[in-house]
Amino acid sequence: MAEKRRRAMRPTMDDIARLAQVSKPTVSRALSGSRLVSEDKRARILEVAREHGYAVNRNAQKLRQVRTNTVAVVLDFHSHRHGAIGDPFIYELLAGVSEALSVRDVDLLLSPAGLESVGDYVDLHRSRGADGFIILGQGMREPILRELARKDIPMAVWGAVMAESGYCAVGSDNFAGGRLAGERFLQLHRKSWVFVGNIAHEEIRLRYAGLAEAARESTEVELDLLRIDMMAFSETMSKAREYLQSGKRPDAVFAFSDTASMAVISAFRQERLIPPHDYSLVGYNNIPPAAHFSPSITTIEQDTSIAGTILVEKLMQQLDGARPKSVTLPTKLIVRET
Amino acid sequence: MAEKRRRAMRPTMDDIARLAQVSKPTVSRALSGSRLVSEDKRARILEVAREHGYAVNRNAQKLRQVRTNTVAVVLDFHSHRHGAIGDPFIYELLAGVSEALSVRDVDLLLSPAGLESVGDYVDLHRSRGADGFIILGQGMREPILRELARKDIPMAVWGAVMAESGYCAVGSDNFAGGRLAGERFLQLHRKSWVFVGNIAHEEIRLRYAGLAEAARESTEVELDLLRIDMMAFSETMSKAREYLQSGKRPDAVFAFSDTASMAVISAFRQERLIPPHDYSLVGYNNIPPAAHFSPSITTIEQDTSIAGTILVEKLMQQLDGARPKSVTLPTKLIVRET
DNA sequence: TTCGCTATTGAAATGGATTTCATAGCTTCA
DNA sequence: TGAAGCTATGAAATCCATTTCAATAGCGAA
Repeated sequence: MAEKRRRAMRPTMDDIARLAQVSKPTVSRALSGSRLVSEDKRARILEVAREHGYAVNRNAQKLRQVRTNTVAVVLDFHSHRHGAIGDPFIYELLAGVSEALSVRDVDLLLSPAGLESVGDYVDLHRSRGADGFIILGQGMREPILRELARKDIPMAVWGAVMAESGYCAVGSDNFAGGRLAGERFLQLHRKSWVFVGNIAHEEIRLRYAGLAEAARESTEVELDLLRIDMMAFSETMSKAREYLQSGKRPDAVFAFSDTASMAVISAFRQERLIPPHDYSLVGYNNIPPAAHFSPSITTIEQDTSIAGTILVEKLMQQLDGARPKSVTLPTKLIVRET
Repeated sequence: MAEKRRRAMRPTMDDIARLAQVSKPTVSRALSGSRLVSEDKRARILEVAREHGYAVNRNAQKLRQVRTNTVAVVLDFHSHRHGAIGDPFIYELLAGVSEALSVRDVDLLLSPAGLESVGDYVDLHRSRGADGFIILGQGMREPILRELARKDIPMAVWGAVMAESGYCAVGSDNFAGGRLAGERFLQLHRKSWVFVGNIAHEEIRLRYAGLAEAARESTEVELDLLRIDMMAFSETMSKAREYLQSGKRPDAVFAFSDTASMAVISAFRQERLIPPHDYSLVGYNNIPPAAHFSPSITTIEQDTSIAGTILVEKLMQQLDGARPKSVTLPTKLIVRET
């Protein structure tokens, strides 16, 4: 009876040990690649394990070990609820992180259910569901993030680098990105600029600030701010339309994202204004569709593969007890004139 | 010493039991919402737990319980390696699945590292890293999927529904989708049709078959197949360009995805052919940018939110021991004529 | 007053690995 | 030849919660 039940069950490490005629610790060592096992035994153990389709129980393993080898990745999946745009960029970033975690053989727990308050994050960490967090986009979560940092929860955040934030942030050099856009407008002798974006977000505020600095280099340049609150495509589009209807005729537009750029193009097209002829346009992120949109979109690149790698690296350093500094990644202007 | 060490450690259920002056099982019951605990005790236990920042160790929990409450979601993140396009649609689908899993409070393990062979899937399941799989896109994995089905690994697959596959598939009615496109072309009196896509993929083959059926309804219609092997944007674009250069002048194009539609638009534009005037174009998926592209793209909708819900539902039924049937979701033509 | 039933409760068994610590068997060096 | 130092190995402790099963208490019915 007990025999029968056991036969139906998956083999445990004890079973493998018995079958290979060694002790359980030896099996454990053999499987984890410890040097403390003689080659002949290791070979025999591996063979027996394979033969019986044995796989280490990850939960028992995680229970015993200090690390769970799992990282929770948080992103605003359901942000349309809040009217934000489901920007492809964030997915590219997710792919970058996923790839980087794969390399280290760490599991990726995606945006677990109901991670809203500080307590939710702390609980997930305490309950050993994840060793740490990678958070894609600060959004309006900044206060939560700061508090988590104070509680020493290991995390790496994609977003603006702020000196006082207390946590490790990784992000592109938004200010420099803004300047690049501005410098391009200066080169093209554009005089009437407008920035499109919600500067309540620090990342976006910095892009605006960089643009503004460039604007001040010429006395002839006028810079407008077309502030949008939500980041939905439709809202951006209607705000842009209103802007034109109020009589404005900018000759240079810098939008906070490529997706927003598409909204601007659509709105401006209704007034027969088409870039790059009628106005210069610069977006941000260099998402794949930006190259294929018509007209194609000049933009500031953010390398999501590098970003993912660095986010993971920084988090791992924290798990090893370090206090890594934030990182600002270089930006690059991708010019497209179709 | 032991005292000191314990103080530094996270509290365990034993600690909470001692502090609340009850036994461990009672704490367990109180926390899991069992009715077998008197109200006053439950309240006291919850209070003590909160006060001491106690969180149940998920790994111990998963070890003991039969279910891990974790689902592995597999998608071709790094498909650019294989030259495939990182289509936003798959991300929308991921969001749909994520949302549906959240509702059930199940964790989402994203495309764990190196899940390539049948053995990798089986091991992950055996090692109790996930209760089952949700696989987004059959891609070229069909043989693996069939073998997994034979081994009774719980899974739900987004893709084409095939009678003999042996696993539970959920997908849109690709044949009907193809017909919808064809019917539209018939209505518009288009005579020279072309389908763009890799019909080695069953989903795409069905779309082509649906279109072909519609084509046979008029003797005047000619249907071409522009077969592409990889799904990269650039390849689609160059194949489309070559097609035109060979002297063809189709007046109706049905592309396997919205992203491919964009590639077609870009290629055809070089010959000054622009839809809907010079030719009719229908895409597939209705990804958000399709509405905003210029010209905007008429397409066949797939509802990713419903898709996610059903995929999760089907997987859960399998975990409960059922053998759910595959599901074909209705399709809908979204007409956009800008 | 006693029997039977229900609502609570807790002791002990259980899930499956990793790690510590002790030991046996061999070398190596003086 | 004896002390010291390795290497390989296993027994037992440990990680932490859930579940089974037995026991108790409280209450109404007879």
